[in-house]
Amino acid sequence: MSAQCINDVYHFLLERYGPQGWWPLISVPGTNPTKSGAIQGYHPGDFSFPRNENQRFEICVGAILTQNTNWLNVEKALINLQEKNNLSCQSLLSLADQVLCELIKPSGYYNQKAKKLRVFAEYYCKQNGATPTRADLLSLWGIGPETADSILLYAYQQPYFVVDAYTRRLFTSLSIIDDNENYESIRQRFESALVKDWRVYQEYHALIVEHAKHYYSKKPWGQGCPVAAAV
DNA sequence: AACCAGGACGTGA
DNA sequence: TCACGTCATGGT
Repeated sequence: MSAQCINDVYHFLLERYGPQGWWPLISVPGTNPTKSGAIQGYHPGDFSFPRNENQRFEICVGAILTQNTNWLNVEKALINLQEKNNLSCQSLLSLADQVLCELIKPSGYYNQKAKKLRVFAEYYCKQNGATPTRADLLSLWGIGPETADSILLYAYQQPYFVVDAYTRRLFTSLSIIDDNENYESIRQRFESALVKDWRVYQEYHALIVEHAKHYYSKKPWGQGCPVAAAV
């Protein structure tokens, strides 16, 4: 029952909004002007990213910086880092704390995030290109379940479904998940309902965010949400 | 001018 | 386990 609903919602959102082209990369020129505020970086229908280690690292950094933060602010921080040629694990580690904080300041929580980035960059460099395990990522200070899954799904094309606040709001409102259901439970229910395809996981999560930005940002959540009526 | 954003951690029940 | 305070900037 709920498994079918999860698939129904996916197809509904895909038809309504079209492919979203996540994860955005500031180095990708394919702009999507329909994305509010974003300068560039979305690549709808193109699942060939990341294409190199720099892009992969950029996704990881973005996943950390976007914690409880508007993507527009993250983008400013990423551009600052890129302009200083510090969007690689080695160059990031070479920065002084004060400099790093200044560069990522627009993304907020800059003291915490500077530390998180440093911890992650150290791990990333040591990996030397190897795909991290989920347990490894979760053991790092500053990497929680959502950030770990975002990194695995978008930077490494691993089939882990990303559960964020919007996912909870939408599917709680649809009575498909429970209000107090924990992260792991929700993730596993999505993963068992869907075909095990990282492309689908990527697209679905991006669609949920796009949809929720319209209907689940301001309270009361879900006002006028067309999914509730359709499913 | 409040309210919110693609969370995680530390603490105390 | 789990609820709650903390972390901070910038957009609408």
